[in-house]
Amino acid sequence: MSTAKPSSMQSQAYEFIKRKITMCEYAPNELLSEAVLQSELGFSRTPVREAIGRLEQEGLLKVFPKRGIVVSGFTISDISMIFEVRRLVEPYTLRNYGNRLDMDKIAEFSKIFHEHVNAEEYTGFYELDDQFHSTLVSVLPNEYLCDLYSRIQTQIIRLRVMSGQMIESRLQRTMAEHADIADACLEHNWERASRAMVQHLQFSEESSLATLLKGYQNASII
Amino acid sequence: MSTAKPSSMQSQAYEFIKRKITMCEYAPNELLSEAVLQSELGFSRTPVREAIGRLEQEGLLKVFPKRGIVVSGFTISDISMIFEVRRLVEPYTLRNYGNRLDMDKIAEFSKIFHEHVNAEEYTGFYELDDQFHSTLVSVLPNEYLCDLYSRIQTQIIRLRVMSGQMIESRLQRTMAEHADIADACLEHNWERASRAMVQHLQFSEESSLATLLKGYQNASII
DNA sequence: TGTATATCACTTGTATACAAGTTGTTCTGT
DNA sequence: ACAGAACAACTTGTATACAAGTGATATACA
Repeated sequence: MSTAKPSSMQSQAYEFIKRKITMCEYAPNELLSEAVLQSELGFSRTPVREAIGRLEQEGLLKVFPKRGIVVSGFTISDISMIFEVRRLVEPYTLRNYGNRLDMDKIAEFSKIFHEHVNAEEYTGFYELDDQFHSTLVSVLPNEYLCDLYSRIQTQIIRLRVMSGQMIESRLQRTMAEHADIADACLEHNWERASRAMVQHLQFSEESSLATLLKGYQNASII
Repeated sequence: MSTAKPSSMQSQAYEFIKRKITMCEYAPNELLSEAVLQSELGFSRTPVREAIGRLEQEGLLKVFPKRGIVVSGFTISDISMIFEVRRLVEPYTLRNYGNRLDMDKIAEFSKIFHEHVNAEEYTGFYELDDQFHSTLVSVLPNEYLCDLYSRIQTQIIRLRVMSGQMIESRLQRTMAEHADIADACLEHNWERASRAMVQHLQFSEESSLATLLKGYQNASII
């Protein structure tokens, strides 16, 4: 997925800043400036500016002419938009392109999910979650939808990092729902897989929303 | 939809180049360079380069480092990707947000469509087509999907301009299908509207593909 | 004639100088 | 103490100079 020209300073700057935003090291609504980013990277303005331009277009930065740059914030409406896209794209992928999935990989996922449906904790749970959904969507042979989904993926990570640690009940339920989806895939029952995915995303959205609201107590998230 | 800061030279350059690409004045696969674009605009490199960067990210240009810039071409696979997105987004919009539609506007559209189901010609047909679909999608309250659709819209126009004039049979059939969709909306029968849209897009894709293949006789479209 | 090499015209990548807008502060006058 | 203007420190926008890669062409040589 990633283009193989990390050599240019522009690309380096882009990856660097994007990573910092994704990991909330540049927090939502944080005020930045070209100067800050330049000094962190040691590059001159040109490549940094071009990276900023790309990130602005992706919606991760907002440039206010002659005023400054801010990291895009999150609102409740953002969350529902993100999950709306997921509910649209992920079940669609399963229903229409599920047969392209690497069943060995899905079987491995299934094994892990079943082994941890009653687990109290699982280090690297989020990475597992990401990898599972990414694996499913990766069979989508549509550049436009893949671009869209990768934008969404960045936001998902940001959202998660913001909202901090998860609640245990979510771990078990997510494992169970993932297992359900994976098993439906193994049966080549794409209809069932798709429905299970819709339900999983529904729960996931509610959980995200609740966690975020609890953590931030209505502050600046509205 | 369009941001209201056309003042900056960067934005002007972006709009200018994008328009030329959309209207195929810069044809698919045409070789460009920063120098060409600079001299056409009279601006210096910086704003033009930033515009180029944005257009590259949108997929309308491809920059080959130290070699040049080419206008993105069209392949058959592009067409199917474009219509896949449309089949995903447009029916979804009707089914879920149809009730937000301005029914007066839809009624006007319906009137026009019915009046021309047997017409031999209709000047401004394409604009009408665009406006109808745009009107429907405009009620979608999701920034990500709107961005995606606007990318698609650019491609739709490019595709049409490339393939030149349409065949008459398409005019009448399209009018009829549009009328069907509009009428379903007027009845608030979103399920029917959605199904009619799927069918319309199916036909539209086949027609686009046929027209394009006929016009270009398999040249560089593969 | 054929082949390897040097060169040159062209491309984009990067650094930097300068222009111009915005905001907060400071100073002045009442 | 307060109001208002001048100013200073910041911001991004634009222009331009220079670096460096690429490919075609010409040239030297066998």
